[in-house]
Amino acid sequence: MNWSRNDGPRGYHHGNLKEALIRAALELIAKKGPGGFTFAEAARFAGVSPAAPYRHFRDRDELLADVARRGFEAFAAALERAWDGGRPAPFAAFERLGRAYLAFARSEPAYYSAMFETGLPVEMSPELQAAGDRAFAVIRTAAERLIADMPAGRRPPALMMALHIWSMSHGIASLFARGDAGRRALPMSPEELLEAGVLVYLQGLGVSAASDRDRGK
Amino acid sequence: MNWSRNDGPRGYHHGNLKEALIRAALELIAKKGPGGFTFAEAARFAGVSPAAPYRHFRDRDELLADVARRGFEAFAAALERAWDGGRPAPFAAFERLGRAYLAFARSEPAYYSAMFETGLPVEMSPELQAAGDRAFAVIRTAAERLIADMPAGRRPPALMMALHIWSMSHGIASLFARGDAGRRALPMSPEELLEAGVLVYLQGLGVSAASDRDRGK
DNA sequence: TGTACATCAGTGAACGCGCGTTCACTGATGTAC
DNA sequence: TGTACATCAGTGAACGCGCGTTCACTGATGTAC
Repeated sequence: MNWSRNDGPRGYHHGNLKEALIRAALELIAKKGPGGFTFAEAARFAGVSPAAPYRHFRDRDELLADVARRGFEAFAAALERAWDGGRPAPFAAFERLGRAYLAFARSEPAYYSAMFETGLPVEMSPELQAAGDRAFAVIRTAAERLIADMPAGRRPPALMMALHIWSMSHGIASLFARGDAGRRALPMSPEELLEAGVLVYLQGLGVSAASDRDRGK
Repeated sequence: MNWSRNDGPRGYHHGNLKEALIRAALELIAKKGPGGFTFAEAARFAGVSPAAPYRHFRDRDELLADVARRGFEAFAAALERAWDGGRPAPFAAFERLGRAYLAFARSEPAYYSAMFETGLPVEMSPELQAAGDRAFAVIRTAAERLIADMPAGRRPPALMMALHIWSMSHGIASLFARGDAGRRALPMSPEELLEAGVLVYLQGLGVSAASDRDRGK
């Protein structure tokens, strides 16, 4: 298999051009931002003529949407892995989830850009939308689990919780965990900032680490 | 004064080209995102030859940085107006501050883009950095004021508070209050979401509306 | 008040460049028999 | 096992386009005397 032009000579057929183009897109996005990526350059990067990509993607946007979809899928998988069904205890697992969010934004900035900064409408393709929904569903499910043991009267709406957590995570990720314009010096790591924020927030809801301990964990 | 080509004939000199270019940049950014703005198009928009902008800006980035700086200045001013020195009571003023944050992101999407999504380093110019710092300082000052009356032992760090509030505001603004990729249907307005989030957060810190009432307001 | 001159702001033509897209084509691969 | 043929994936040349940038230039403005 040849993914890049550096792997030596190849025959007339590339063999895996679609994958190679996606990889090229990721590297170009990582290097120059979501705007700084062109169809032609991706082709060049894959060692192929500028007309070749049209065999696999209608245009630039279709390629970008595919990158974003894969990004959301990897993101959802990472979040699910971190949450791990709330084991061994929901509160601890929830914090793990927050750290996983930031870890993804940091280790996969190109995916993160494609997912949130290209300006592509989510409705562009059903697959893209579904992948995005699946990622959000992890956070929402975790929120539900976290408040499941609270008395019904004091139980906050899980959807709102999920939106708050997601917003703060996204805000911290884009302001501090990546090379963004508004970034400024932080007296702590983005991870610590998020963890503290989530802690305060949960405290405000009446959810606390004590709920893990009450459960005997 | 002529700001746009639609204001009828003008003489050899434009008279206010610098301002006209800034306005053109704002309209183009609003219409096509921070990437979809070119020097040439801005010139055309201002009704001037493509070489003319070089009299006022070294290049595209210098123009963008100037737009971002003006954006941060307008932003800081809007936040200060909303906070209004914490009158009549800090807790209420703090909520006003949050709403002002979102209001700015919604009513000035072009400025907001230039400020946070162009990928320009803040250090690019001292003026840009200073303007950004001034905007952040408003939030920080407000946080300080809000916790000033708490017993010293239970007083949370104001810087951290400001960072949390800012992050959540920015997260909500970019996820839900603008045409972004990750946007999804909300069962409430972004303003309500933020207000609820800030409320829960402050509750978690032990700051509450009661503190306004205690002060007899 | 007038005039000469320096300075400034915008012109317009030109350049090289990379992009997106199309086209008829060709080499490779897979399959029916 | 071999052969004929359809399908597929990539070629390479070409096109029109808009961009960024430079250049010698020129019209307008301001100022010294």
